[in-house]
Amino acid sequence: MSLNEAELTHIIHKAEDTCVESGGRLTVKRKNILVALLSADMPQSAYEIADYYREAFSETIPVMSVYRMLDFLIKESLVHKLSSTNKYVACSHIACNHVHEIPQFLICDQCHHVREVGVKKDIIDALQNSVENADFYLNSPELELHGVCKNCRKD
Amino acid sequence: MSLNEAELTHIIHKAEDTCVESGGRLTVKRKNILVALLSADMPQSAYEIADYYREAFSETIPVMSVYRMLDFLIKESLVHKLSSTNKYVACSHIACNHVHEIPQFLICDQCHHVREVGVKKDIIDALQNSVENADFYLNSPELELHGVCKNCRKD
DNA sequence: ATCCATTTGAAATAATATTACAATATGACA
DNA sequence: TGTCATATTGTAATATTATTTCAAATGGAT
Repeated sequence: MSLNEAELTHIIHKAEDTCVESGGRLTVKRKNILVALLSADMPQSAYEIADYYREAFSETIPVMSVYRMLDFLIKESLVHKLSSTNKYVACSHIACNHVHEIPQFLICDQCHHVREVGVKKDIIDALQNSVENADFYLNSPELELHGVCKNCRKD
Repeated sequence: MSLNEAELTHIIHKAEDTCVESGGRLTVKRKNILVALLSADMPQSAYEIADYYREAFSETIPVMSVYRMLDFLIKESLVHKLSSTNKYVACSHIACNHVHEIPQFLICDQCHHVREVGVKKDIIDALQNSVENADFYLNSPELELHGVCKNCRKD
């Protein structure tokens, strides 16, 4: 994500706030997992996170623990799972003050970078509408859209 | 899917047409895989399909082959992969004559049934719009929406 | 009949994820 | 502070999903 030290610290503080509010505990290891994802410039698999963790924090961590910590971070909306690729990303809006929007992920199938944008109200409305007809009660959706990013498009 | 013999045959015929048009070959085994999915009333994993195949057609089939045949059927738009659950479903609109719309899957997280509806034009437009701003070039999207269906809602 | 391309089989293994149970840490509170 | 209950983390085994590689078989075209 190309964050400098100050930005990272700021985000982590916000993350701590989030957890305090919800009554969750952002333990050192959970925080490290979040830092790992924030430091990565790409979605990471649980196993990749475990590898990174070992390197970066000089401490091995069982994959099982990584999965659990990811679950925690996801519940806190600090991390998202991209289910079309089985990879995990830090939420792009941890430090933003506005209310969390429904996320929409633009996944480049060439360079595998991901852009997280907020879903526009139009889309939510249209989805809601479309789903009503089918008597279906939506969970808060996350849209994963595959395509090619501007950079890769050039080639 | 609760299809009777006649409906099934009709769909298979249409599937054959689709393949002829594209120059693909709907071999017996590929057809059987499609029949398996059409006969299931739920999304199936590749391994479940292999199991069903053994039972229904009295012939074991390697999972690798199942994956390959699914890939083929997906390319022909006869089958979709639900990537949020790693399961496969027959396209609900094989026998329809109108042009294939972008599919939108309503996945019930309780009973795991899936409803495939066509994406409304509103949604496509709004998505297109939202994605334009980000200089992103969309592949034909498939939306997977999780929630609770009418039936399960009652409980 | 022979050749080439496509399809399928076989075996091993990789990658992702979960189950079940034990150990440890943390916070509440006597 | 010491004890208890709860939450967190570790460990090991295993399940589930998917891919790699190479070989065999099949199907059409000539």
